Amino acid sequence: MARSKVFDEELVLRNAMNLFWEKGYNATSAQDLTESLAISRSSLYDTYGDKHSLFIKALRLYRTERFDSTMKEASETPDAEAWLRMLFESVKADALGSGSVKGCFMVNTAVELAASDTEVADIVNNIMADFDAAARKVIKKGQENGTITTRHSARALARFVFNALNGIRVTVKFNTGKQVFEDIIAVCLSALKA
Amino acid sequence: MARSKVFDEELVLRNAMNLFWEKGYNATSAQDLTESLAISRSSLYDTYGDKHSLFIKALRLYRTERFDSTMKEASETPDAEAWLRMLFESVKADALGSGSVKGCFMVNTAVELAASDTEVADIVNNIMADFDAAARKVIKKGQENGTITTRHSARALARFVFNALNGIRVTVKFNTGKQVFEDIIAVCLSALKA
DNA sequence: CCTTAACCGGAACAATTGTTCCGGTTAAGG
DNA sequence: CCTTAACCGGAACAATTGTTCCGGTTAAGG
Repeated sequence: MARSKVFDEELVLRNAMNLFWEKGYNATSAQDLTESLAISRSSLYDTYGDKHSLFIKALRLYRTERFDSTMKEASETPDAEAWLRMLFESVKADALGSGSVKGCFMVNTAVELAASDTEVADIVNNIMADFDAAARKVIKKGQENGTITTRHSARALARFVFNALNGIRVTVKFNTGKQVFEDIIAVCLSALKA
Repeated sequence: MARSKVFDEELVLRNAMNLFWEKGYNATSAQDLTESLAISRSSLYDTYGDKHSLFIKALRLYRTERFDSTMKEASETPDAEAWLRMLFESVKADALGSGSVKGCFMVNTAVELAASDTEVADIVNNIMADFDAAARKVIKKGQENGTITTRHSARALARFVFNALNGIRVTVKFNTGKQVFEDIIAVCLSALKA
């Protein structure tokens, strides 16, 4: 038997994810990666393959960490309004989080690469489809409960929510403050209310 | 006197804008530019300066062509609802426009560069501020007219509109169809209605 | 203490990056 | 027909890109 991995493969991947998230794919060089991850070029290529493979792995990790739990909650909670409020609040918290404004890794990636990279496009479209299904289901429950408006179909409302969240993840990039997000969220939530 | 410019300086700039718009700043090489603009490297550097200057000029042109007229209309029209509807429709038309999905040059740029390029950040923030002021003013008129809801302040509604438009310009990047945008817009407009 | 594979730093690569410079050509106005 | 500047293609640049390869070191299990 040989030496076992001395660095935490998933931790390093998470660091790579954060770097790509902050700088984007094209603006992150192999040099940046080795410096920031504190492992050698050789180990990086041995463990994760080339830059593109690493990026794909990072994007998949993002999905797992940031979307899967939210979607699971959507299928478990009976309280659509609370779920929606939580969703907006968590995106807002992300937006105001300490340090630089990174926005959302999925949105950044969709904007930068979806049009030119089919592998990325597939992942990103997959996230959208799953989110849409989850949101639609919980909204339908809310409409049956009488807490969510029935002026629009659950389908339309789910798309509206997806769109508004995408918006916030872009609006973050502008020079705004906390109050801006609170205004936006208040209007969105009242549009969804029964 | 010497030879006069043989290419149309503004036309070439518009081509550059379209290329940056489609591919982003980092993914567009000097090579790409000379090929696509059909002028020589020398002429390009002579006329527009370096890549970054060219990009800034392109971004300014985008502002002039795509935002200034809309904002002017906002200050002239008394019909807030029509203005808002027109706004959403034009973004939708852009989204479904022939060819590749380019989204919005300003949003793409904000996502790719605003965090790391202060010159870009300034321009982009300036557009936002002007748009916000214009939207707020026309919405206030609409509230006085009784066509726009007064459940929220004009400030909050203007921010909501800005955010929803940003959302659409990202949602475009996903694999969606016309119906998706119509759903989103319907919910947005009904949230604004008195 | 072997064997083995994880790990490292550094050299080396071919390709591409953004930019400058040069010498020659073109067409406008005098 | 001059003079002048716009314009061109191509050479040349230093730097950076992503990636591979090498030889040496480390630490785990047998």
